[in-house]
Amino acid sequence: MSRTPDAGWTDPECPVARTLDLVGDRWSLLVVRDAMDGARSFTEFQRRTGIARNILTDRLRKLTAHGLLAQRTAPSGRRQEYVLTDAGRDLFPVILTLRQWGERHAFDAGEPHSTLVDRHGTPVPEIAPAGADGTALGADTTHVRKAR
Amino acid sequence: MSRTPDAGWTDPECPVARTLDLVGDRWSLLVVRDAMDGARSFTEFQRRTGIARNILTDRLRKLTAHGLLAQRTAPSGRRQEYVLTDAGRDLFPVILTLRQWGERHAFDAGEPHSTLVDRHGTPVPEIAPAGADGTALGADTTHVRKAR
DNA sequence: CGAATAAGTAGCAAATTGCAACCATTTCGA
DNA sequence: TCGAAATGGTTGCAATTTGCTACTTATTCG
Repeated sequence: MSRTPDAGWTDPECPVARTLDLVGDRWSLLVVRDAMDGARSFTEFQRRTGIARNILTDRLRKLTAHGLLAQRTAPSGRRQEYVLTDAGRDLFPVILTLRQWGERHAFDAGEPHSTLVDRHGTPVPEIAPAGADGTALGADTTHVRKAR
Repeated sequence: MSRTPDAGWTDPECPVARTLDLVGDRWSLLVVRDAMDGARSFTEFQRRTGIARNILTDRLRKLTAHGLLAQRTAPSGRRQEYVLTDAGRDLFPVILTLRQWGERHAFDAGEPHSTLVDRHGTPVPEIAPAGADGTALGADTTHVRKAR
């Protein structure tokens, strides 16, 4: 890859940029998405994403190296499998907001798409950023304060 | 780019994949981040991101073509400027969750980073996905239901 | 046992990215 | 008002990254 985390971030003091240095390529977040939805094996990730096999090898290695995935022995015997770490699972809000934006802006009205549902089959409500006092927050009501 | 939206999505019925088809490259979300923090001109985007100029040209065109940015005449006279559309501004929750993940996982303890604050200078609270009944939701308590 | 499956590797071509130089307008300062 | 700097790109080329198509080495299944 072109980004070389741990050796030089794109924009060292911006958390958005650091996150994108780790997962901001075309495939990593889709691998994480599939891991969240139950994929564990190389073949399963390949089948779900359609990614090239050598690139998948590379992405699984990088995600593992960066602590988002861990390789462990499968409970049923001797096979290896990839599972999300706590940090990887913590990308849930990112995947969710990407999904919700897509639902709102990347589909024509009436066009069908998959849905994220909870255990009862109820769709997950939309994320609405809010301040401590409950008021809605957006790009126009917030700004970045530089690191001290 | 390799993804060709409107002609063939990576994974047509997944909203996450469609969103990444539009902004899932190394630079688009950083351009959006800077637009949210006040950048309007070509030069300003270039200075803030450090992106190569020809690539920036390409990204601004694509974001505009996809309806995330619009080019309009600057209020003060005759210059052109790039501004976020409603769809672009609606990426706020995505940028915010990327930021919060980075703050939690991409910095060593005590390492300084920029912060997102509201108009009073108060840091924006963390996003915590929850069901309609208020219970916290995560990757393990949700799943994707295929499009009907 | 023999075939299919899993998990990669290797080689090469195509696409993407980045760098540096160049160019046409605007805008600014003396 | 004239020259210089800034703005907003474009172009050409080199370096990276990606994707495709084999090929390989275990396992596992029937």
